[in-house]
Amino acid sequence: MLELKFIRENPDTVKKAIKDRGMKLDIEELLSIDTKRRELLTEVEALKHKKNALSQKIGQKIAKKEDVSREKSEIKIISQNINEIEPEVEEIDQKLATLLLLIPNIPHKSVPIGPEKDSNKVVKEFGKAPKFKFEPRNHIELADILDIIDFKRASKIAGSFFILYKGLGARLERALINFMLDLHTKKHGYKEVFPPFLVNRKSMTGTGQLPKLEEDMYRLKDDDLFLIPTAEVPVTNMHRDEVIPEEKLPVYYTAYTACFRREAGSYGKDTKGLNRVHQFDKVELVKFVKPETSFDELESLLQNAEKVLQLLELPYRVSALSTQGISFAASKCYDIELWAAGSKMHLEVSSCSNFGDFQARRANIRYRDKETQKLLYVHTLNGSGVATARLLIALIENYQTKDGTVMIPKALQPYMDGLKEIKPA
RNA sequence: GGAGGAGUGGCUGAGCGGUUGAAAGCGGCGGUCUUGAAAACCGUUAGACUCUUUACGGGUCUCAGGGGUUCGAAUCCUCUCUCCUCCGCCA
Repeated sequence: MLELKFIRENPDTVKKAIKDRGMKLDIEELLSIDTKRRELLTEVEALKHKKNALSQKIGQKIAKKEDVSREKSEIKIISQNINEIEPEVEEIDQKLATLLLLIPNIPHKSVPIGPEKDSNKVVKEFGKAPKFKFEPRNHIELADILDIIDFKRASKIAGSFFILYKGLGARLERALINFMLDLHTKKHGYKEVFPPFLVNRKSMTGTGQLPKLEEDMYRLKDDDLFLIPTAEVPVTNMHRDEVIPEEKLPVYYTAYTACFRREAGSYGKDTKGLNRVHQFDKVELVKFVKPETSFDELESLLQNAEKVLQLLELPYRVSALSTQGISFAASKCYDIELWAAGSKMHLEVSSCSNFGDFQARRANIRYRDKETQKLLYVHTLNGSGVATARLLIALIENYQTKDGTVMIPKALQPYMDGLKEIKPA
């Protein structure tokens, strides 16, 4: 969330951010509520001050065994006044807090302005789309030929848009996860964590999914718990309401989790096969850093995610998302999209974002600055490193041969017991 | 699920109705000493909000969270949450 004082002092910056994001929010209303709040606060605090002083006086008088009836009746009147204003302040506080939680982060100045399709900027391309002397199959056909995914039974067990990996398919999924975790822990300096897949409301609010996106998530009503849509939520909230010692920064975590998304309202769009599912696997990267380093940290985070695809020798492109493409909490974001040769489309497998202090404010994650001795908010970042299901799609589609055999990239073979290919069943 | 115990500042830990926003210790910061460092000693060290004549200034709130009693609550009552111990159940 943004600091109220910042909005008060920079209303035009905030308004521009909202406009660039294609959102509609009434900042003037917020500001007038803020003014009203401060007026009332001044009034009620002066009354409280009077009351406190009198109360202390009563204490002193009682000690001296003097009469205090006059003070008591005076306090009674003041208390009545307080009781009239106080509820109004509380109501306004509530309103303000609600409004504040709905205001998005300010996009960084380097973020292209405009609606998503036209304005996302491709900043990098890696590898070449494979050329085939035959018509490449899509992953649904391949999965069938290889007998590695059972769509029918998945929907019997859970419903449509769930996946059941089988045999070498399950093995491949596990290999990818292990390969990515090993890369990030051994080569990129991330600490591995394995967090809960269910989180409470406070955690969901801390990273910014709530209150806006409640209908997009699976929720356990009896316990008010949510299935995580990404490991970003539990991992970022590890340090909620904490002060991280400055010398520990930056802190890097990587985590494998399953991710759960209702995808409400998105039916009918790219819905075939593995592309859009309710449960998928992801290795996530999360960073807590000092403010002045966060945009450099975003670049290295992106490189860490890219490395996965480079080692697997898969063609991809990186886009800098526009003001309308970046998420609510992000100030800057890159997407990595893999080319899937059979589906003939790009698949988003990673989003790498810098949130600045937006999440840190919500979740109250701070560090003490050595120089000034002040408590400051850290900056948080995260990125997928990367999401599978889609990774697996691209892998089998790009590495297919004419008879449907899929070659295993070199980097992955150790994780498949040296297996070099998956043959048709 | 049942029965007990506990939640205090960056940390450990006192306080159990009246200058207690909170002793003490550790840690942090500054200094003395030292060629330098360590040790020792001295000083200093919570946060959020807010006001004004923006000042080494004033005020309000905060001792898990909400509500209550009282002129006055970290301290009493009540509900909620979290943690610990024991029992039950269980992968």
